[in-house]
Amino acid sequence: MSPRRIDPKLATALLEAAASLLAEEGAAGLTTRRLAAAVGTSTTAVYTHFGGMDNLVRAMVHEGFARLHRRMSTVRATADAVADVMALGYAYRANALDHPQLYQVMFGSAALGGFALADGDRQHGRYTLQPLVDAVARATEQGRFRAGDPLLVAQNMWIALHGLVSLELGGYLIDPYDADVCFEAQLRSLVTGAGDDHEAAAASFTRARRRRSPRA
Amino acid sequence: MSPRRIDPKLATALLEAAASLLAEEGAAGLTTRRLAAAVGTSTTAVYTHFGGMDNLVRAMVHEGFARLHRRMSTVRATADAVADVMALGYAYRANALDHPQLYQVMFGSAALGGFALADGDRQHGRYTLQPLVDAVARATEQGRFRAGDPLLVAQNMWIALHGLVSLELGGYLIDPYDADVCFEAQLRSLVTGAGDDHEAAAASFTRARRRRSPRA
DNA sequence: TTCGTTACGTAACAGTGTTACTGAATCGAA
DNA sequence: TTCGATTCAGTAACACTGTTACGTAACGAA
Repeated sequence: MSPRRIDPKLATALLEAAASLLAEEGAAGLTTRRLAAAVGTSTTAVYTHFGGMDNLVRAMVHEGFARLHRRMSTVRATADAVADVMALGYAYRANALDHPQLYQVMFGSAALGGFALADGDRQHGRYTLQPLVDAVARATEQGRFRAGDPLLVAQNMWIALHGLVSLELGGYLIDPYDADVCFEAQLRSLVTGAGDDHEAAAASFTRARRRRSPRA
Repeated sequence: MSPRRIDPKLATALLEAAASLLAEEGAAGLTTRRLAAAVGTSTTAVYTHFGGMDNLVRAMVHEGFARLHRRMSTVRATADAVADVMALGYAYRANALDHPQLYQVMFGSAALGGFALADGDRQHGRYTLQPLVDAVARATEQGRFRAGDPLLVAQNMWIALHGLVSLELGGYLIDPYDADVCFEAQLRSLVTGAGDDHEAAAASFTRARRRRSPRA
């Protein structure tokens, strides 16, 4: 007795359509009916493949974390660990600006109906920090940062970065100090706060600035 | 010709009911019908008094900023301006933790239907930063902070604080470094990044910690 | 008292996520 | 090749949302 097999292509088609719907029309535009219409199927498909809109969004969020991790991993370690830390900051912000709507869903800044991430989902994104933790550890070994737990230092940098990106996407950072100005000031301030020398930080900053990847 | 007068008490009753509904059940629990039922009126009242759910939420947000400003203003200036900066950080976070749902609405971390703040609303909260700007300016005058624009420095501190509160309310900060640990580490890191000496910052930190107001 | 004016209740509309129910498509077994 | 069990997906409904047209009832000035 062999039942009708599930079509895996439909699941990925739903995910892709949901991603583009979210990117183009925002969280409010992502509804089951519009999603089904975009794929050319019925709303029921969402339930057979994902068990509800929540899980579909959850899958999108996981994909978003994977992409963030990939982007952070493209930052190569150099002799200047502090510049690496800053380059990771550039990568983090660039990824968020490339996928603003997805970022806001990933970090709860946009509610999709009554959607809420489970505890497991929040911890899922934790591995994303690893490249930053490594860079902080090397900066500490090189004597640029004060002795301390690299995980705590990296987490605090992530917190500050998230604050900037979150407020930037929300439209809160405007003249006289827009998001660009605040971000670059923040990078220097963060490494100085971690123990780096002010002039050394400035030198690493220009080095990191040269490495930043162009916007997609 | 004198028409039926509007009842101003109904508007405030709606606002109060909306605030408690938001606080107790979150953004998803704040609907026109439940709000009307809580006040003992009909959904139409929301439209005659506010012109829609959006404006009612907007009024709540403005009230939230006013309360934040009041809370920040309770921090008195002392001889230790850096401790004042840190005390303002404590006040900011305490206010957010006292009204978590409102904070998430104020900064776009929770969408109420298709509700979105207008540009004017985002700038409305700007005056809230003034106490922090003043404290930063005094810390700069006292030679604790590097020379620079106090507004930019204060704004970057606000950005970092918002990042922490936002992630804390989202449930992202857990073991091994929970929100308390991150927050206090961040306070010290922020003032160090602004130019303060590491040991002086530690001394100001213990002073500010003693001043923090108890949770409501 | 009368009458114009306006707030508010009722009920509807278009939308949402979700789910019985039903039909159709599929693949393995006979 | 035929058959039939099994599961996907489409239809239509449910309960819910914000919003609004309509009618009623209350109010205050004349």
